[in-house]
Amino acid sequence: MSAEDNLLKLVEAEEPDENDYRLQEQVGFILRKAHQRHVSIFAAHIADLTPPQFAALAKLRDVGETSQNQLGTLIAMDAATVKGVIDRLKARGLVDLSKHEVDKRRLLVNLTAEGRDAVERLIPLARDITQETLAPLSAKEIATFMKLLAKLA
Amino acid sequence: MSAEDNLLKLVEAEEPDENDYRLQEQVGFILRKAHQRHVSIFAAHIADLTPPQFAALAKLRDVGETSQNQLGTLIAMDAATVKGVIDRLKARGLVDLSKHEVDKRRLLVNLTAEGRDAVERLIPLARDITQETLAPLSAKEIATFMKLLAKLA
DNA sequence: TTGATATCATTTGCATACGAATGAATTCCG
DNA sequence: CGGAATTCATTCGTATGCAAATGATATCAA
Repeated sequence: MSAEDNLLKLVEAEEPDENDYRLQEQVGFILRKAHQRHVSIFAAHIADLTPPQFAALAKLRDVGETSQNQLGTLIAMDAATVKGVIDRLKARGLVDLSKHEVDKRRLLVNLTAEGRDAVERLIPLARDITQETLAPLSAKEIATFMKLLAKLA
Repeated sequence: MSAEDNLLKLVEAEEPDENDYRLQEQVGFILRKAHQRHVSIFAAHIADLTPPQFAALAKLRDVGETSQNQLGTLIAMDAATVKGVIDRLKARGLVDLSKHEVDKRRLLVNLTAEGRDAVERLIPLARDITQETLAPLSAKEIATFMKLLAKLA
């Protein structure tokens, strides 16, 4: 057997896909597509709010008044991003802002009555969105998937 | 038992989470976080290219010359998005553009020599990125997760 | 052939998303 | 106490991501 043959065999045995890189099989690529699909389903059910905007409202419903930064932490948005989201919700009258009495750095965010009504109205639709997003999976698969996805996030 | 008690019991029995909506448990929210984490891991390994930019280069390596729109389809980007990505890659000399001889609507995209070198150099890092993204899971869990994620995407 | 339709690319507008820099206010610690 | 470090918010710049509108070209069908 020639030296070339040995090398070839070695490569085939240890690095069968040395030259191979399948983008379509990489977790990042598929994650991005799955996320895109979800956003699209969301938009089909809730046309006048984006997923981050809804997340902000839903979290405010949970925790009540919080500072803008704290809210960002709760919904996984950095300070710059959450500011934009809150600004747009404020412009639409769904939240209002006030200064923290003691700590003058903090900007307190609250649901308005209209904002609260909106969340309550939208939560059933949000449940539908979750369901439709997971529709390709069986109940058992959903349980497995959610467990594993949570580990990755 | 009072009417109120009956109502309460009914609610508890049939709709235990009527008033409950846990944002943190919704697929969309976790999917967004998992995606964020992946992008962050990507940036830590490949600082000078974004995931979409790398996706474009990796796909061009696979398929060779294609039209801009076709490339967009292959990497799941709409026409407006892919244009921006390709413009930036062109500005950095990693791809070049030419007109289709026959169909004058089409803009052909190709890797430059530099672009090809870059992809080849980055693919090992991309493998590391995939591995690190999936690191919280065991080998068996990875297989399961990828199968289910693919169904959702 | 020609008129309707479809495809390719571009542009505009809006909404995340994040790094980096900045300023104001608070907290921590020596 | 008082300076250093931290936290909160804002701003700027850059990069997706998509809907909608537009123009150019190609294709299809009557």
